[in-house]
Amino acid sequence: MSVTDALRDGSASIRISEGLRNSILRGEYLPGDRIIQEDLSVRYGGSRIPVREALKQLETEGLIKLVANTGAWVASLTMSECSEVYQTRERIEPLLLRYSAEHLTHDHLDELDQMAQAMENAPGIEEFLELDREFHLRSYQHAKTHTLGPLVLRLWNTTQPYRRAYTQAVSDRNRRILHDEHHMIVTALRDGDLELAEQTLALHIRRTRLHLERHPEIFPQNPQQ
Amino acid sequence: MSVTDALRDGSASIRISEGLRNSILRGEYLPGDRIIQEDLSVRYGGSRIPVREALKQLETEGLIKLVANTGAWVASLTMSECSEVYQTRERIEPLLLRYSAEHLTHDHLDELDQMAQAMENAPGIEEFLELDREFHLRSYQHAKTHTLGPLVLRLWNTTQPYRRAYTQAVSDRNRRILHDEHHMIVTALRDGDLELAEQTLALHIRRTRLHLERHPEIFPQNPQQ
DNA sequence: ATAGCGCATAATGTATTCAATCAATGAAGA
DNA sequence: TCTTCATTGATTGAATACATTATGCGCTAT
Repeated sequence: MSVTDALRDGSASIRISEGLRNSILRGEYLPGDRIIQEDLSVRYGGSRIPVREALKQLETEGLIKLVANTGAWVASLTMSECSEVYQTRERIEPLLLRYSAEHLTHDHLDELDQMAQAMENAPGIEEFLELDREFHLRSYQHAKTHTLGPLVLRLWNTTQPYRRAYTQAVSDRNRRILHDEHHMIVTALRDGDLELAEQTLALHIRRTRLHLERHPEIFPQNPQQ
Repeated sequence: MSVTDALRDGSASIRISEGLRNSILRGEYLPGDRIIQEDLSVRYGGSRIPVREALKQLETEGLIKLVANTGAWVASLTMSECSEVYQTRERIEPLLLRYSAEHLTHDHLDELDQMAQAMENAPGIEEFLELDREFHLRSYQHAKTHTLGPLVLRLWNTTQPYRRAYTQAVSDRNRRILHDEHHMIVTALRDGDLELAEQTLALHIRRTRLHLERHPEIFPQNPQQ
C-alpha cells in the first residue's frame, strides 16, 4: 500500500488519532501541553475536520482534555486520580489475564520469560518502560475480548506519562522485586495455576501503586488543570 | 438559558451525542440499526460536521460501530461479549461502591432503600429498568472518581438494550432475589460493613449474568455484525 | 437462468470559508 | 499601583460545497 493509498483511505481521522496517541505515549507531548488544531492539520497534511474528529476520540479515551471554544490539552492526572486507575487495573487485569491464559502456549510463555529477562538488562529508562509495557500487554494479547482488552489498554495509556516519570525514581531493590514478580507470574501460568497468577498480578499492580504514591513530586502542583 | 443559547454553546456535537445516546438507551434505536448522518443533522438542526464528531465519540464509548466510507450502526453484542462486560462490572463496581460509600449519609441510604422498595411495585418493564439503573447509579453517585465512575456508566450503557430484553424474561422468583439483594446492599452499607457490601454487589452482578446467559434468544443470531 | 460487469445513486469523507468565542493586551480611571 | 474594561488577534465551531466511496440495479454474455 502506497502513501497516497493510506491518505485516501477514508481514515484521515484514524491516522491522526493513532499518530497523536503514539506521540503522547512516547512523551513528545507532556501532560498539560496545549494542542492547536491547525498545527496537527499541517503536520498530518489535511484540513482541521479530521483533526477535530481525532481529538474527540482521544478525549473519550481520556488522553486529551477538550474545552469548548477554548482548546485541547494533553490530559493530566493528579496523584489520587492516577492511584484510582491503578486500583481499577488491580481489579480487572487479573480477569483479562485469565481470558488470555487459556490460549497461551509454552512458546508464548518462553517468550514472556525472555522478555522479563531482557527487562533486567534494559540499558535505559525508555527501553525499560517499553519492555514492561510490552511484557504485560503481550501476556494479555491472546485474550479474545471485545471490551476488556481495549479498556485495559486505555488505562495503561492514560497513566503512561506518570509511569515514565516514576520509573526514573524507582530504587534498585524495588526494581528487583518487580522483576521477580514478572517471573512469578510466568511461572504460575506455566503451572496452570490461574488463581496464583491472578493474585500475583494484582499484588504486582498494588505494590507499584503504593510505591507511586510515595512520589508526589511526579504530579502537577495545580490539580485544577 | 434559552434554546438559542444552547444552540450556540460551541457544543453542537455534545448536544447531539447526548441526544443520540439517550435515544439508544431508551430503546428508540435497536442494536444493528443503521444511522444516517444526514438524518441526525436534520433532526438536531445543523450540518453533518458536529454529527460526525458525536458519532466518533459514541463509537469510542462503545455505543456505535463505525465503518469507514460505509456508515454507522448501533453497536450490538453477542452473548459472550455481554457476559464479558458483566464479569468486568463484577470486579469494578464493588470498588466504585467503596469510593461512594464513605460519603453516603443516612438520608442517602434511606433514599436508596425507598428506591429498592419502589422497584418492587414498578408497574411495567420500563419503570423497573429505569429504577434499577437509578438505584445502582445513585449508590455510586457520591464517588469522587475521575475515571472509574464514567467507566462503569459506559459499561451500563453498552449493555442497556440487553438488560431491557432480559428484564421481560426474568421470573418472579429471580425478581424476588434481586430485590432482596438490593436491600442487603443497603443494609450492609448502613452497618458500615464495606466488605459485605462489596461482596453482595459482586454476587448480585454475577447472579444476573448467570441468568442472562440462560437466555441466548435475546442475542442476535449473526454475531459478525 | 445466472454469473459478471458497469453505471447510477446515495451516503460518506474532507477542504474551504466564514462566524463566534476566548484570552491577552493596553489604556483609562480610581 | 491596582483594577476595570474595551479592543484585537488567534483559535475554535460550523455550514457549504465538492470529492470519494460503496451499494444496488439492470444489462449483457455465456
